[in-house]
Amino acid sequence: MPDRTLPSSAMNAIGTARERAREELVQEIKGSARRQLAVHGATALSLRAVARELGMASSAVYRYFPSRDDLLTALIVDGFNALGECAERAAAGAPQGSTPAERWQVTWEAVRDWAVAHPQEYALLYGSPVPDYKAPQTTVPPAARVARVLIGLIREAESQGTLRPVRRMASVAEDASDGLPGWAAARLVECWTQLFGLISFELFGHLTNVVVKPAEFFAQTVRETAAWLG
Amino acid sequence: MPDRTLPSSAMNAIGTARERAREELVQEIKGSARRQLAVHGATALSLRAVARELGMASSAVYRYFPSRDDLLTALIVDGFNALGECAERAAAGAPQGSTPAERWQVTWEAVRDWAVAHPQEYALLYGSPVPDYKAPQTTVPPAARVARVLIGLIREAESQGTLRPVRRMASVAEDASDGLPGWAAARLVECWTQLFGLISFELFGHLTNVVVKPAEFFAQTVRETAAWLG
DNA sequence: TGTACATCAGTGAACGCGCGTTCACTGATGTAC
DNA sequence: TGTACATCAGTGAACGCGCGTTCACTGATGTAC
Repeated sequence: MPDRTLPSSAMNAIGTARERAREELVQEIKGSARRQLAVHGATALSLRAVARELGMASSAVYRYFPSRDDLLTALIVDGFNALGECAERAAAGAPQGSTPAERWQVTWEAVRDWAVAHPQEYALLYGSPVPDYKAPQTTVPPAARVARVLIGLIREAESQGTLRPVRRMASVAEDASDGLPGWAAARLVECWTQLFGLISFELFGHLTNVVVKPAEFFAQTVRETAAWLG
Repeated sequence: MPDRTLPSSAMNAIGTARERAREELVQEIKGSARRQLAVHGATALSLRAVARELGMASSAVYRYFPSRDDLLTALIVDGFNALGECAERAAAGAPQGSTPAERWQVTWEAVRDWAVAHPQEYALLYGSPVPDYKAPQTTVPPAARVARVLIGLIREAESQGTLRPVRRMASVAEDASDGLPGWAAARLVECWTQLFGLISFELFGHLTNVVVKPAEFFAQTVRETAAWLG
């Protein structure tokens, strides 16, 4: 992106002042939208309120996002990317020589930390669907990043010969299992729903007055789900 | 309720015509609201739209529900009760001589069936919270019905001596565990989040193109979670 | 059984608000020669 | 380097819509004597 063909006037390798200003405003708009999300939830996200916060006419936002839904999509993509990057960094940043099981734990802790820090963004990604909004295909690759990290860890365990097989029928789609044995893909989905289920229920308030120390409860559950990696 | 003190005129043991008409309209309003819920989601629930469907002035609805939030609360309470009754009937209706593990499976299947049949109502109960709505304490006892059924089954297994202990720290609140040993309560919460997590992810579309046959996947997961009951 | 009064159901208009989106426009920034 | 033109950013008014809630009201149903 920095090495694009320069215009004859060649002002700036990063782009014209206009382009930079544009990029800045896109970020400001998304930032304001995220702040609103955090207060009133995804359904209440309003272009007018964003414009108001930024001190501009509501119609000006349309220079940057052609519709409310496109802004929503951008937030979703950003969210999945942020969470995905979080997971990738955690898995890669685990101490040298860590076992896949240990990396699995670190990764999940990172996922939960991100979710707890950004509850409304998390709800946007993993909560009940926003009415009358259909996520475009663009959101699929970012959404798969966390899963890819976990699949990588399972593969690692497999190649190290520590993976313990589980009785599990292969009921996961081929393209989603990404070369994993069917039983392993199924087991991953099981862990996935268990741990994301736990995070969701905690954040959505369905475990209030039930689980006393959610962080510890989560940590122990993660430890149990890590056992099959060896 | 049928044996209330009759008025001197004593028209009807069920109540006056007014009372019956009132009860009917309350049901019609909730029915219409549920239908709207099913189409546009919980956040879009609108008193005006309900009134429109019933062919009455929007202000008339206020004779029956003092505000939109009260209508929402009524729907939530109804939902929890419907699901709870479903679970209770399933557990009680299992073939004579069934083991607790078998009853556990039947119960969870009933829960999923209800959820699949009423996805938006399910989202209202177990989805991301509705922005700017606080559920009153009234919703707590109905919400606990399913859990009580499951706790009953665990107790049964315990008294029959088939319950297999699990290494699990006791991190569940005393009042919620209802006399169960700490490790058992924790294990229940684990199963709870796993299975409700699976149902939620399926209904919210987070497993599209991943799990091929959700019903079978759920059934197998239930079977696994039933193992500790013996 | 009939009458006077109180209670309740339902209407229709209004208040005040917010929303997404469009459109014709002014003024600034960039481009080609 | 300077000028003419095209592109883009941002404005402000408007359209058409929907919402929750209140209020003064008419008319029907129930109650007490």
